[in-house]
Amino acid sequence: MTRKKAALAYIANDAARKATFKKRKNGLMKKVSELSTLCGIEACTIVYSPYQAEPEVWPSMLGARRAIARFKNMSEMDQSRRMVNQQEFIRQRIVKAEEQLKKQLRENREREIVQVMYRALVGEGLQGLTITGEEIEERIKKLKKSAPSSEEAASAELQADKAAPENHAALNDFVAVEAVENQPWYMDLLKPRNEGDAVNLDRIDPMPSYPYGNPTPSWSDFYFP
Amino acid sequence: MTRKKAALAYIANDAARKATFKKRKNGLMKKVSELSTLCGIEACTIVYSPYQAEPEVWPSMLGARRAIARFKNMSEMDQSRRMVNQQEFIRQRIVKAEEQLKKQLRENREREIVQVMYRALVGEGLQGLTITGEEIEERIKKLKKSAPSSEEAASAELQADKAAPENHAALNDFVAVEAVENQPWYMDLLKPRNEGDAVNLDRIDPMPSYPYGNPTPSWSDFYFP
DNA sequence: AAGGCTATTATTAGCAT
DNA sequence: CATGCTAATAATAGCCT
Repeated sequence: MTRKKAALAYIANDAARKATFKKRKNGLMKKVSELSTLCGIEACTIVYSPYQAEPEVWPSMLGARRAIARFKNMSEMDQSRRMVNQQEFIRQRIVKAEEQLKKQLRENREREIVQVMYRALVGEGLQGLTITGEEIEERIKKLKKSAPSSEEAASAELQADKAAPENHAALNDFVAVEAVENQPWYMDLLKPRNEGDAVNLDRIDPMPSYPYGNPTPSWSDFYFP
Repeated sequence: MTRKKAALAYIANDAARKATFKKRKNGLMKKVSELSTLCGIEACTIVYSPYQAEPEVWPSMLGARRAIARFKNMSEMDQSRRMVNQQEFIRQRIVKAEEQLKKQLRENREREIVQVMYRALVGEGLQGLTITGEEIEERIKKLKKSAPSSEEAASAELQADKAAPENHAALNDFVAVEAVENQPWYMDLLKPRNEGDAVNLDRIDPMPSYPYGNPTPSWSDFYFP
């Protein structure tokens, strides 16, 4: 776009390509920044550079994260047919997987306890188990207190700690460093949205289809139809 | 940048701001596209528009996804101190959660079977359990075949279906629609990277810290220090 | 408001160092 | 290879419809 008009095509020459890349990348970044400040807009660009490989290029780490989060949030209430949000879907998936995991952990504990007691009944030893004596005591206490079957007592125990998400303590830790920022985008991936309990991985709504026929549709397909 | 030199600051006038936004957004998109094609680069921009609110702006849905995936992949081997990749970290977390879930599901099955058998021994009924007769038969057959304790037989069973990830069948389904594309970005979130088994959610490396002190550092902080 | 039209400024391709 | 320069093209602010 200067001495010669330069075709809009892949630059074969390696050196020339790299030079152009650097120049244009800077230009692009500047443009983004300007748009951002001029219009008070949230924006970001990601460019993968084969050259300065390691550190990635962003308008801003935080800005980009915010922009992505925004994109995700927005798309939730998005009626537009084309904007089927894959991210939202996978997020759901992950949330459900997490919930199920938590549930399984609790249930396992229950089963293990019950099993220990059965073993005791049958007269087997208690070696090789991870249940502590305390837990068994606890269990027996619970059984004594309430008349219902051990099954019901178990579920009662489950209810008890429903409000206390200690299981997620570790998960939250690594987010703490960024607590200052309001809602880092990836929090959305971890926090369950609905408090519902139907967390069967085999019974999740199918991904809504989207016409991805064209292998590499350009952004211009959206902008210059 | 034309009739008058125009300050690089937020445009107060609503109409003017919107006009500028539209113009510059298009320009930006064009630039990204050009950079992409000229240098064979993977790039994307996200801009959140208060105007044409609903549909988000991307260089390309797919392109963006790829760019993000690339960013994630790259950062794995990234030594750079500042570019601590949050996304990679959360991905690890999710992978581990998933692995643990799978493991728990198998173990649960095991425990349930063992428990059923104990119940039978103690003379209880078998109501309210999800184990099928077939599974018990299977188990008994296994027990007969190998002399080792039931514990060991169980782990043998676990080994057996290690290669067959039927448990992930449902997880893979929703990805199928995009199978044409090579590696949709979110696949990275689901596929375990390392085959390691140490999947204790409470024992994950802490998130490496990053100086996020400044609430809103601009991209220019990285580009024009 | 939305789009079109220049006068200007901004970006940058091709060289030179 | 990276940087600087400059001619030449590209983007666009302020108007005008």
